[in-house]
Amino acid sequence: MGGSREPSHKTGMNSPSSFDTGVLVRRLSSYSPLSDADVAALKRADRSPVSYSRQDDIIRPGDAPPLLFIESGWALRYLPMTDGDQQVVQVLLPGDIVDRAAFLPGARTITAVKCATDIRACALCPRAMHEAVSERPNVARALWLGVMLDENRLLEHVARLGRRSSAEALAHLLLELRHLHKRIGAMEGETLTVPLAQPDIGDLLGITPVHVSRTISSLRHAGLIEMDRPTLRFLDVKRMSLFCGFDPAYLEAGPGPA
Amino acid sequence: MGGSREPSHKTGMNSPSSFDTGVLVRRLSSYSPLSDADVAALKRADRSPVSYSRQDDIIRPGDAPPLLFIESGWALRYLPMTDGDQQVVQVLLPGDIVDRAAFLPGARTITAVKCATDIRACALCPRAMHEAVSERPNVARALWLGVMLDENRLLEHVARLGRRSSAEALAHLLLELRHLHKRIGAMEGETLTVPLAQPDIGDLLGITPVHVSRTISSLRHAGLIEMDRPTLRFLDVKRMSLFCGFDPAYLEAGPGPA
DNA sequence: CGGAACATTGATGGATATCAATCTGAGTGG
DNA sequence: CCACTCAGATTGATATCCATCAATGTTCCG
Repeated sequence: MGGSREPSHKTGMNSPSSFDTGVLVRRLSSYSPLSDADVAALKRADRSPVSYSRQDDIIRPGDAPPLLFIESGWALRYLPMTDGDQQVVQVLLPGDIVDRAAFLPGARTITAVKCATDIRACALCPRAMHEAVSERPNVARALWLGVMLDENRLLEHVARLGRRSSAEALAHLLLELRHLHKRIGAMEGETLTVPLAQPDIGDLLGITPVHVSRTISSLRHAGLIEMDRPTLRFLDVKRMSLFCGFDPAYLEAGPGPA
Repeated sequence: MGGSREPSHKTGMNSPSSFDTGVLVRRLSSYSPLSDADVAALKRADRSPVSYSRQDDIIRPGDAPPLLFIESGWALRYLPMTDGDQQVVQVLLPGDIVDRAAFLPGARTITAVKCATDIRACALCPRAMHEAVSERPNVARALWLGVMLDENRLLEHVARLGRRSSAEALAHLLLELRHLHKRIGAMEGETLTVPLAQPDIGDLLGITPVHVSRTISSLRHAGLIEMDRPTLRFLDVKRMSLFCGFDPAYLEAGPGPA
């Protein structure tokens, strides 16, 4: 209730701006190759970074959201329900844009975003971004591809909630997180750091915290994972993928081979 | 399995192009006011309409989807699951774009779209649309607002599946459809034509056809609706909205009042 | 050292799936 | 025009999954 809304402290960051946009540029160029001029246009949108603490709300429903992307840490985008429950709709990872409604001047968001860890985020100048989009086709294409990939993740999330058991849904979610981190070299072997608490996972999968515990336990007993917060280790990715019908195609950027 | 994939017959439509884009132009200008020049730019993208029959697949996973919007009829966008089940992720109504992945040259879709009714769809020239987007800010804004509103609908769909009982989820879905049709004057009083079969609704809500029947029955007994396919009548919108926590804010285009 | 959020486990209840039977209406071919 | 077939709709009986209630243990933080 009495949640803190303000950034805990503005970091008087002395790290050069080139590092601050690094995460976003890396992400976008993984979607579409960017020229030096493209990168320069993005840099022009760069603003000073802001820090948030675990459990802070970055935005709330009804806000005109700021144009922010995550630099480091995990955040959860969710819909608060009238009965106090929450339904998480997106896990925000470094490089993710907090809420794209920020691209529309005057638009309001219907979601809230809270920090699952301490967060460093980076603001972007809307005007400079609009310039970059309209004058730099590569940037526009990369951003649009990002929209499509996020939509794909959301669609698979719908399928998890609607058509999978809790064990399948959890396995599928974890494999998605694994795939995303593998791609950017953010895993040590088959070990991944997942800072989510079990109630967070419950809000993601639409189940109770108690049942999250039982579901993790069942995957553990099936020999698929080891999980000791915050460390997650995959023991048999192939069998796990088969178990829940995970196919990473929906996370891939490029046009198909055909 | 031997589903028909091809349009049943190309309509050698003699209706003027001005009518064919009517649905899309009306939709977009409800998002952002369009000047005559904006409308003219959209007309330049217009192609000949295509008809599909009920149960036809318009696209399938892995396709490079065509740039199409629905002119008349209802279609369902869904993810086919490995076990043969389907999870519907979007109800496509007149004015909806079938799959926005079509805006990205070479992109593949992960969804399928099948016709719930006979459909008239209208193709758009990608090049002309890109021109319209890059040269006409009103068009770009309207299209982007459409993206945001569709995302909002998808987010609420996630919340329906994750955090609502089947009766609440069904009530919420029906109220969403009611709201969308009210706005465009497509209802007679509180009566709406819903061409979906109960198995379709099951694929939407992630429940079995048998349970759809029981759920409809419970809303009927609660005095909330009458439903006799394809006719749906709302008996007590206020109580129904309260029952399922429906708030149409997520369907509204404009910036909030504040 | 005390408290609060998190995690685990057991017992029980409720919601939805599954299996099965029947009924209706619409399209189809004779 | 009628018989047939099939998809859809309804209802009942039973099984499964997950929620709820409750107790306990644990970790972390003030």
